[in-house]
Amino acid sequence: MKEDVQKIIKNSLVSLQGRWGLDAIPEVEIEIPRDESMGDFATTVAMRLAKPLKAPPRKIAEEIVAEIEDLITHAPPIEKGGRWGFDIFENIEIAGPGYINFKLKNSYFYNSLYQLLEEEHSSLRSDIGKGRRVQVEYVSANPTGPLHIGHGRGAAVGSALCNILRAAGYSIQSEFYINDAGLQVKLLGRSVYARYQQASGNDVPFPEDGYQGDYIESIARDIREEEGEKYLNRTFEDCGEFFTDYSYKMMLANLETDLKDFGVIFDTWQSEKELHAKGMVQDALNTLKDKGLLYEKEGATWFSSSEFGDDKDRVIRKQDGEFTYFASDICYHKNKLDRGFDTIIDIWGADHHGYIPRVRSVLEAFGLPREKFEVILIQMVSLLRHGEPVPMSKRSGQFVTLREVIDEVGTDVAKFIFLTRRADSHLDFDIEVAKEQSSENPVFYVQYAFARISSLFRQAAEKHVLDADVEDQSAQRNVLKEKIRQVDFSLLLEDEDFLLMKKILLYPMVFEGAALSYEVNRITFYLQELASVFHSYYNKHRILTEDSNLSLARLSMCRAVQVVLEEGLKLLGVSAPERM
RNA sequence: GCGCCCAUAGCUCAAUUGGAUAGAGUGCCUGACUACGGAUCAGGAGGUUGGGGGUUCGACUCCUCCUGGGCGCGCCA
Repeated sequence: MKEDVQKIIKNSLVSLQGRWGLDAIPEVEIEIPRDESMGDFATTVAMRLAKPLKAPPRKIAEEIVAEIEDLITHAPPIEKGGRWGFDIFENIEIAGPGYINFKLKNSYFYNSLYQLLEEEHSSLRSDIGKGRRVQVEYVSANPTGPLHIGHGRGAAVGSALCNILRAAGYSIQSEFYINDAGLQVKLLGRSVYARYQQASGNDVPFPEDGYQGDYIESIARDIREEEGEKYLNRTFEDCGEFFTDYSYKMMLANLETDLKDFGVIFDTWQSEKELHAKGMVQDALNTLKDKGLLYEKEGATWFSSSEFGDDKDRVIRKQDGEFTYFASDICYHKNKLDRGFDTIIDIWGADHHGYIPRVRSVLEAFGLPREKFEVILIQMVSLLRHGEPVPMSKRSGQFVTLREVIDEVGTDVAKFIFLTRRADSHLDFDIEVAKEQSSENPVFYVQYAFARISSLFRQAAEKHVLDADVEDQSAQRNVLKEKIRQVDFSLLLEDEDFLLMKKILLYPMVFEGAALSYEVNRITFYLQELASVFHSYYNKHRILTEDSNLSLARLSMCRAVQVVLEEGLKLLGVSAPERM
C-alpha cells in the first residue's frame, strides 16, 4: 500500500529532478496523518526539498502535485493481472507548511483487500531481507541453574525477533551459546559433589558461593540413584569432572525443556568447551597476534581493544596461564564471522551492557563493519506479587523460575506481556495481576477477536451463507475463498468499513517497521489496535444479515482480520485459538 | 569519579525514528443487545512529555547542562 504511493511520488520526483537541476532526490518518507480528514497518506518531501532548492515548500509541493497529476493522465493503462497502476488517488491536496496529503480511491482499498484474501499469509510477508544471513544469539544462560523470568523475557523477544526477520526475508540462524567451560560450571559440579557427600554422611564443606537451590540436591540424589556410593569419600580433584559434566548436562537438558515448553526452539547450540577442545580459541588468538593486536604485560596477555574504541585493553590470558572468559568470547564471535553471517545480533541482559565495546572491538578487529553488529539489551524484570516485590537472588537460590511462571500464568500471557514493552525499558511483572485479571488481559482481547471471527464462520455455515460443515473451520474458509472473486466489496461503504480495511492493510507497514528497527513490540501494539477496531465494528454492524451479498462482503473482511491476527500472533509465538 | 540505559495521564506502557491537535490499556465516573460469543462496545474526567538552555519551517524524539532512578566499571563469569 505504502509502496504504491511511494513509487508514484518517486516517479514524479525523477521527472522533476532534471528541471530542478538536483543532484539527488531525497528519500520519500510516507506517513499516515493523525487526523483522518487529512487523507490516507502524507509526504513531507516538499519540506525536505525546501532547503536544497531554496524555494518555499508549498510552491515545491505544487510542482510535485502537478507532476503527479500529469503522470496519472499519461499513465500506462492498468497492468495485466489486476494490479492497479497510477490512478489510485481520489484526491491530492497541499496542507500546512508543505504536506502533500493523498486520499485513496475506495476501489483501491477493495482491490487491496481482495489481494490479501487471495494470497493470504504470503501477502503479509516481505523480502526486505533478500536472503541475507543473520545470526541471532539469545538467552545463552549459564547451565548452572533453572531459567528465571528475566531469561523468559529474553527468550520471548529473541524468538519473536527471529520469526519477524524470517518473515521479512532474512535467512536466520538462532543460537544458544553454552558456557560450559568456565569456573561457573565447575562450581556447580562442586556444589553437587558436596551435597552428594553430605547425603551419605560425609561432612565435606559446601563451597563458598556455591549454588544453593533445591535442584542441587535433586541432582545429587539422581547421581546416588544411578551410581550408588561409588564416589563416596573420593576427593573432588579425583572425581570432580564426573560431577561437573553430569550436573551441567542435566541443567542443560532442563533449560532446553523449559524453553521448548515456552515455545522457544533454537537452530543451533554452540558449546564453549568445544571451541577450546578444537583448538579454535588458540587459533583465534593467533590470528589477533598476527595482526599485532596482542601483547604481554605483567605476565598476562592483553588484547588492544582500545584501538577499536574500547575504554581500555582487556586481558585474555591471566598470569596463572588460564584464559579469561573474554578469550572464548573472542573465539566465539570470530567463529560467527567465519560462518559467513552478514549481520550478527546478540541479545543480552542489560547488566552486560559494559561488554558491548569490547565485543564490538573483536568483531571490528576481524573485519566486520560497525553497523553489522547489533546488541539488543533486555532490561531487568522486577517480579511482583500483589504489588509487592519478590526478592530474587541467584546465589541464595531464591527466585521465581520461568517454569513457575509458565505453570502459573501460561505462556501466551507471559509472552504477550514481555512483548508489549520495548526491550530496553524496565518491566514490572506482577504475577498475580497477570493471573487474576486474566479475563482483561490484553492477550485475551486479541485472541478473543480471532475466536469471535471463528464463531462467525460457524454461524455462517449454520445459516448456509457458507455451505460447509459447522465444525470444520478450514472447510468454511475454503468455501469463502472459492467465492472470493464474486464478492462485491463495494458494499462495504460505512465509515467503519473503511476504518477496519485501513487498519488491516496497515499491517505490512507495521511489520516492516518492526523488522527494520528490531522492535517486536510494534507488532503487539498493532494487534491490539486491530482487535479494537474489529470489536468496535462488530458491536456496531451486523456481519451476517438478511442480505447474503453484504454478509459475504463483511465476512470476507472479517476473514482478512483473522488472517492478519493469525500472522501477527504467530510471529509473537502466541496461539490463535478458534474457541476460548 | 567515569560510562551506558531509562524518566510521557494515578498505575503499566505507546507514539509511524524529526512531522500536523502526544495516544492505548488499567483504575475512577456514566451508559449499551429479546439477533452473529458481554473475555465486547459507547462516552467522560485525567498532561507544562522530570527541569533549564540550544539546533530549525517543526522536538517526546537530536545536542548540552542539571535533577532523580537502574546497571556496569576485576587477570570474575
